[in-house]
Amino acid sequence: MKKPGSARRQHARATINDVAERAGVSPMTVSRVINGEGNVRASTRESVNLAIEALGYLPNKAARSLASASQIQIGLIYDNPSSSFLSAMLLGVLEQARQSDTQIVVVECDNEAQGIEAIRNMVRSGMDGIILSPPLADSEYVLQLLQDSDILAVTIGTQHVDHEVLSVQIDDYRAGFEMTEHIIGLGHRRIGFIAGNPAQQSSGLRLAGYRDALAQAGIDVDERLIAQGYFTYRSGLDAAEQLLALEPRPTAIFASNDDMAAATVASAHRHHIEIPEELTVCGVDDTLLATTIWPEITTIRQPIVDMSHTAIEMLEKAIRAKRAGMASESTHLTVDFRLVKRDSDGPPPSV
Amino acid sequence: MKKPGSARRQHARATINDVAERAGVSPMTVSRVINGEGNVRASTRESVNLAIEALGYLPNKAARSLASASQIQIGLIYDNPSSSFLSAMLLGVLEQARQSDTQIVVVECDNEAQGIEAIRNMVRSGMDGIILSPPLADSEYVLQLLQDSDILAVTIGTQHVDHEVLSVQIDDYRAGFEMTEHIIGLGHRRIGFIAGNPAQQSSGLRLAGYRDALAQAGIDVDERLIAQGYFTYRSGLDAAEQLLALEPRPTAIFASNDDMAAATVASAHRHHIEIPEELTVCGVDDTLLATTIWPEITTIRQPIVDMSHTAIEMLEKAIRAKRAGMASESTHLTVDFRLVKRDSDGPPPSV
DNA sequence: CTGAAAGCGCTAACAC
DNA sequence: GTGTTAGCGCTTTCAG
Repeated sequence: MKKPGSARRQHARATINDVAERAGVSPMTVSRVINGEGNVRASTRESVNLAIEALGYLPNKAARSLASASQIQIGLIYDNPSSSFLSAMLLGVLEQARQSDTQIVVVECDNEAQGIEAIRNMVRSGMDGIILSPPLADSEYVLQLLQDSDILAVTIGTQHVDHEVLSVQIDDYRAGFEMTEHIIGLGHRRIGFIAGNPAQQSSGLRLAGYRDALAQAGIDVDERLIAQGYFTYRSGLDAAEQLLALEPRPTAIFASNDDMAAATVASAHRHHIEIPEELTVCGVDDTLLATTIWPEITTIRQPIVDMSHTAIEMLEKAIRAKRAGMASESTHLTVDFRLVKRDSDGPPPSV
Repeated sequence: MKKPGSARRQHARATINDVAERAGVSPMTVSRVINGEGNVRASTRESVNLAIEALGYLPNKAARSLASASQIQIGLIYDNPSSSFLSAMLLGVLEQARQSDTQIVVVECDNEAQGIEAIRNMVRSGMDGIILSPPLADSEYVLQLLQDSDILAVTIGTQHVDHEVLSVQIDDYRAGFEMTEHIIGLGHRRIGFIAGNPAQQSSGLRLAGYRDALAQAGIDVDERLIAQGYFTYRSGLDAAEQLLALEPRPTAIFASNDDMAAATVASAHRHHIEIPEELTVCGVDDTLLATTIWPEITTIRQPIVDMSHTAIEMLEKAIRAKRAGMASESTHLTVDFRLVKRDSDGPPPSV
């Protein structure tokens, strides 16, 4: 009831030859058209396009990458599997990878040891490049391993100028600085700060930005206003409690990320402190949480999806350069962030 | 400085021929070994493996799928881009897709109209199958379109027995029922319920489960205890306020998802209501939020990653069956959920 | 501007 | 058990 070989319209997807035949040209010309090469007469191009349309032709990816030997394989290693950072990153990476002919292999790991193991595996299995997200990408050891392994790699959202590993990140120092400036501009003087995990470079940079903005405004830094957190909601809760117990209480709290800002909001609510009337709360990242909770949090937006696009592009470029035998310089790209004003900040309560 | 053809170890990744040569066998035998086909003598297999090891050989995916014509293309359409549901789903889908030789094309859409457009595009472009997530997958129109389009599709986390579209989901009715039972078991009688978006089937089912569990326990359903939400944090906040204003106040609130449960926690905190001492709060989904906030929420865990694996597997199977000319029956797989007990529930305050 | 020939790396199908 | 012969669908030469 359906002889094989009779290959009717059944499942024999149109090939480049079918298109060529229908358009009365050679397959090569069709190839030129679909690849947008300029040197095809307009009329030829048009008839080819017509044929493509009519046949619903779609190039076969596998054939394409096989013939052009263009395929790139990139490994994506992440821990911190729950964060919405990951979700955005994944999306960005996949979108970009789809366009270029790049295969992404995603591997999860629970800790640095596993991450290192994963990297080793990827190197051994001939992956062309590796892309790393924050917690792992902050490890000196990992960075060094990557560099020594003679594999191309890129990190997203992490600072490290002293390694050859590529990177895309925002300027965390400026993020800390500008947010603090923003809060000062609102009229605040007693501004609490919740620092992030000291193992991540960005933590120190954001804190430095906070300090310098304060200094620039001629405000002395009160060390009691700086609480240690670890980028988790839970740690933010403790830090916020500590800050809110201070006498006099800070009129604003700048948390190094949204999770901790959200925790600060929760903590404030628990103490019946109104936001933003009695307390301004700001974060960094613009993750899901920032707009999930109420009031929505004023924060710094890292364009993670775009950063991921860029990261893949950089890596692809470097890989192609390497394949062509050219040395590519290591790049550290800093992308712009944006302060997103929402509902959790305002002037300090009039004393 | 690098003649083509001299193809030293430069970047000419070892091919199956290199391996064959080194092992002193034919490429075909190597192929058999790497595909784990049984009919190879152990000694032969071993020498091939040795050669593979030595050369660091890795099969070329593109060549493989081209030769075996096995490649499957599946489109993944989602809206609701922020939810952690998406992240889990993406992970699951990708993991599974990587193993089988399946290409995933991810497309975002902001609303149903765009989703429909996306489906049309995918059908036209010869995608083998489509995978859909909740908000879109709940649309009758979309389901019908899929069915009419003669394309295989699967939905995750959505109920619809009356269409030929495949589906993987938990039993939302039982989820509602069991959670309510759990809360009743704790000793509660006045149990508030926050319903989800009425456009999603799961909302009604969870509510029905709630009603029936109550009925079974001989508790009359007080309609004022049922508040309308829309699965968003914001809507949960309003619903919770409404419920907490009731006299007498419910001793427990069961929200149809974690976002609304989290909102309920926030709302309770605002009113200085201790959780779980004065109020039990439970959710459904076990998303990121459930364990991010404090106290961590007792909830129903949907194994989204596994469900995604399964969904892809089902789709692949159906696609292969279709290619082989066999009709595959439409399957609606219901997977087990688990009630995850955490810190947001407890016995009612002693009156 | 267009075409012909050759082959990317692998696996079906068949032989032996 | 193993090798041979084709050819997947496309792009790369290199000719015209």
